[in-house]
Amino acid sequence: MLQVLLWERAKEPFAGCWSLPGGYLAPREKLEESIRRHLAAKVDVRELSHLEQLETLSDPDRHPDEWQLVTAYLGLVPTDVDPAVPADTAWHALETLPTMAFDHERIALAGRERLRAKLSYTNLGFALAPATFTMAELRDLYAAALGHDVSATNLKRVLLRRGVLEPIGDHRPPGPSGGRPAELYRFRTRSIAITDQFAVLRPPA
Amino acid sequence: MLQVLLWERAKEPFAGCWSLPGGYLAPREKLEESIRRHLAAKVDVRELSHLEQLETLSDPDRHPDEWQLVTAYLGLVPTDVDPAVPADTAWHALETLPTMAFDHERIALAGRERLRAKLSYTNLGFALAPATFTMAELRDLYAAALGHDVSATNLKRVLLRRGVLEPIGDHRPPGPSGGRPAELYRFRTRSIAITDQFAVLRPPA
DNA sequence: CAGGTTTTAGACTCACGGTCGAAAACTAGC
DNA sequence: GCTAGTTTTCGACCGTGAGTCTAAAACCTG
Repeated sequence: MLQVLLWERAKEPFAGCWSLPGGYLAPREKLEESIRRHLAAKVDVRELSHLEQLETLSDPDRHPDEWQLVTAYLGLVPTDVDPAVPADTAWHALETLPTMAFDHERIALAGRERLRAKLSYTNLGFALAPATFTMAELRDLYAAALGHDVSATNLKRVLLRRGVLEPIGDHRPPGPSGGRPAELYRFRTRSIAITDQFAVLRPPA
Repeated sequence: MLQVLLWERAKEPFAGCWSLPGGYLAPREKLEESIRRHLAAKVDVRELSHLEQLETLSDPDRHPDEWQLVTAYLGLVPTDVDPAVPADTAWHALETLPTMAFDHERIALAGRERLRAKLSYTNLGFALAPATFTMAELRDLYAAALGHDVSATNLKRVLLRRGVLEPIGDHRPPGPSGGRPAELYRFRTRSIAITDQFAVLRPPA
């Protein structure tokens, strides 16, 4: 299940509504640094497994009081990290978002769409997966992110063929209900890499 | 041949270097409006066939004097428009860019990459093509944008299968060297539409 | 050892696009 | 008007990659 970190606004505007983490840019500060700074001030997130820019919004009506520019980012952490969060902050399932401040719901959904698209043609799964995992775990992770069932057979073949995944050589013993031991895998590289094969109208051989 | 509109800077910094069109954002102005405003002030571009945001850059070192944020956009016009440009402004081939100011060369090349990628999985060709065209013309256009030869046979089959193109029903008489008359086509819609078929790990049937 | 469970592997099929060659439709020159 | 050359169009072939299904493998429990 995909979750997004939100904090509940105490002050107007949008008091009581939920907001994406963020804050103002300091002078001469880079956008990515600002993101990490504001995030670290809120929660104990050692580091994001992936961070990419979504879009800069400039609509003067997106804030009721003042005209402000916002650059939205998509930040990901693996499923196995669960940082401590303050009282006004919580993880929310992306399927059941609460009433959100400003245009933050649109931004959150845009982030999900970006994630879904990039799962198809990049190795972005690394940003959600723990260091090692079984194909069943990865299948569930992809299913949650994509919003539909995923075939473990197909997932394995696709990601192995692309050289995205590699077997660790070890196995995980089955659970109490039995079953064949599951082979353990890892992502070959844990930084973004696109799969070129998707270009249609390829250069001639 | 892909071309980009540049103007030559008269003042420091980067006097004599070439720069992408643009300018400062007015208060309460939307980014897209600002783009169109600054562009209209320079050249007689009635309207862009496509305009999309690339990235917002915040590196404090990208401008020698002051820290400024820049949001880069990709704007496209069809091949058959050739607006009048002032003396300090000219079209430059993307393959032979002159010495450019700031990080504008990186931005221009990023725009080209975005265009190339989207030609593969969207109908973005509409933004470069005239209202009607032959397959040979469209093949040359795609070849120029993609940087490699394109098969007219394949191009036609792919774009027709996706429902991106439709025949106009008319023909263009051959040139002085003869040849079969070419069928005329047009894009079914002249606004961006992605081809969903590219999602790998599709939902089960 | 039998039955249940989970994972893995192989085979089948289909859709899409890259390639090639031939046919169609025209111009120009003899 | 006939032939040669040119450009466009059409059809056929084929390889690849992915979706699907079924069986086999490897484990648990009783």
